[in-house]
Amino acid sequence: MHRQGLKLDGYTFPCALKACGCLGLLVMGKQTHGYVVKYGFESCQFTVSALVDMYASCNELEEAVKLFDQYSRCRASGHDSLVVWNSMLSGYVVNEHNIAAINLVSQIHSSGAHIDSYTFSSALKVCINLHNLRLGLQVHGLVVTSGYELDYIVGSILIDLYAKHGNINHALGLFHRLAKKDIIAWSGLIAGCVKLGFNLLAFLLFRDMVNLDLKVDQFIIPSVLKACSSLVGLRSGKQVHAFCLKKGLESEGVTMTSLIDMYSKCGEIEDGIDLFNNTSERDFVCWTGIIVGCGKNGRAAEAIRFFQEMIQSGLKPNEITFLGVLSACRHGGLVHEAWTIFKSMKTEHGLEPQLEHYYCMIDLLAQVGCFEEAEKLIADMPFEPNEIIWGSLLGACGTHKNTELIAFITECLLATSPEDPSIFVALSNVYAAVGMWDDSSKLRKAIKEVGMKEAGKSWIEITT
DNA sequence: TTAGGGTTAG
Repeated sequence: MHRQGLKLDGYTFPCALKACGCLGLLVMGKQTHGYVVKYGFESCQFTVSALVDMYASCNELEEAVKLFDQYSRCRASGHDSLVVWNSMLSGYVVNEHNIAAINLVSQIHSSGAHIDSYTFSSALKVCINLHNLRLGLQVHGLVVTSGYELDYIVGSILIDLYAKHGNINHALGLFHRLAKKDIIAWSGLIAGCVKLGFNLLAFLLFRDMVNLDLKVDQFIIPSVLKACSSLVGLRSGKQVHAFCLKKGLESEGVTMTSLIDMYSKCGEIEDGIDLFNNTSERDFVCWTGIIVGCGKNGRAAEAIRFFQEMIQSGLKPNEITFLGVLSACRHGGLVHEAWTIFKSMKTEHGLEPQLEHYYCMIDLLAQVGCFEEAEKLIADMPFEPNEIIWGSLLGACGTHKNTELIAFITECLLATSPEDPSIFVALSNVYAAVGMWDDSSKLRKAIKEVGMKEAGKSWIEITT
């Protein structure tokens, strides 16, 4: 348009800037900014809004804030500013400057300006990012009084807020009241159900979507597969896999990772490995998934091999990758390999082992009877040992008939969790294992005083 | 002109 000599105006610039922002074309965005100045559109609210949005989308938040401040100084009143405010707000949110975003919302609110659905959307997103349900409830109150509760986007974010904070009834209630339920509202609800452990409900919602012939995209599949894994529902998982193949959704990297995870959690590790070997798009999450999967399925050596291949391929393992491979060593009794990997965490990868990594090592050492090494590691670790660590040592005392440590561990356990009935059960079992029947029966009596431990439960696949 | 969703652990 420019080359052909057409006049660029207040409609052209926002569109061009939006394209730059979406594609992350900062240089072209800056060139367009130059034309905006040249043609005198710097104070046009739509153009400024698009400029703020473009800079924020290109990770140049400072530049966006500069433009926003410039615009705000020239416009003392809030009149004609909401679009610019909303762009700035969204910029803060996508760049995770949550506190700045909250301050801006409060500034908009106290200015008395009309707040629209865009402002509410960003405000609610900030509450989700900050895990602040209390603030979310306050914003929800304002949303209701302003009449935006059933706006299809604001409504979706509210569903997300409630689903992510444990109130599935609020999320479901709102979902049913929405007149327009688009794909993101469905996806937010399904993801929320999975997060809260309502896995069967999540799967049934997905089935409703398919039966209603609604479009399902690549964002929904990982949640549905996670529901299948949690239900150990191989049949359902396979149905979802077939659905992905039919709809062409299996090529997405995240979908692949979820499929591999589903097969490995349902015990079909061979299928998981086959999928992994045939995937070209493997990020560190995908590698971690196969390492964890092998470990869970008793394939410790393969987990280590995948771990080494991952590093050779130039990808950086994170804390979860290490936990996966150490956990594999733990289940496989591979002490030497575990030590090498554990030590390399800090020395070669700059990662500080967390309590869970120490737990893997301590549990492994105790299981193979290396009590001295395990105790030394507990003494050396920069965390206070918790009941899980003491419990693992205690279990190993039973296995190896090590009566020396039991009294000391009992003291530590009763100091950390004096009212946990499962600890009394564990202690009583260890006493029984080493033949200390009197102590065992004393503890059985004590269990009745503390309160009975809730019985364990098993799960089988439900076919519907 | 400005707004929303997914994967790996314990």
